[in-house]
Amino acid sequence: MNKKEIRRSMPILPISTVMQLTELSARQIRYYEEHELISPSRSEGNRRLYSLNDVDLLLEIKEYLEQGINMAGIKKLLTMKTAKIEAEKVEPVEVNKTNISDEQIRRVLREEMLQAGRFQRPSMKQNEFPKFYH
DNA sequence: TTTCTGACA
DNA sequence: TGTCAGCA
Repeated sequence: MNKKEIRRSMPILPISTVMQLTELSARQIRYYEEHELISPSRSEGNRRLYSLNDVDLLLEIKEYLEQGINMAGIKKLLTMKTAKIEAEKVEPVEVNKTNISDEQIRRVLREEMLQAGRFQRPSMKQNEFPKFYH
């Protein structure tokens, strides 16, 4: 892990800062943690400490959520992405596995988005779902 | 003062 | 998800 990565994964931000950076409520941030979408470390006083990576992760989660993808779907996507990253650490960005993994991620993302459409369509017409198709 | 966990008129 | 309670 290089210095840049270390800085990004350093647990230093209190939840109040993360709330401002992501525009998510503390309730939501903790809820996503319960579902293992993020894993902030803790301070001596049991206070959650987030890294810049956690913030980016939350922003990504937020986007998926806005598109109607559920926790399970998001977790699936996030797990695949980290798996892809881990794979690249071992087998440097050559060709095979990496590209295939990328295809799989897009495939899952497409499936999740279709599923999201099915579930949220009813309430969507009242809440302007069309904006997501732009 | 801020954050934490648990719970729901 | 919001919000309140009771702690640390």
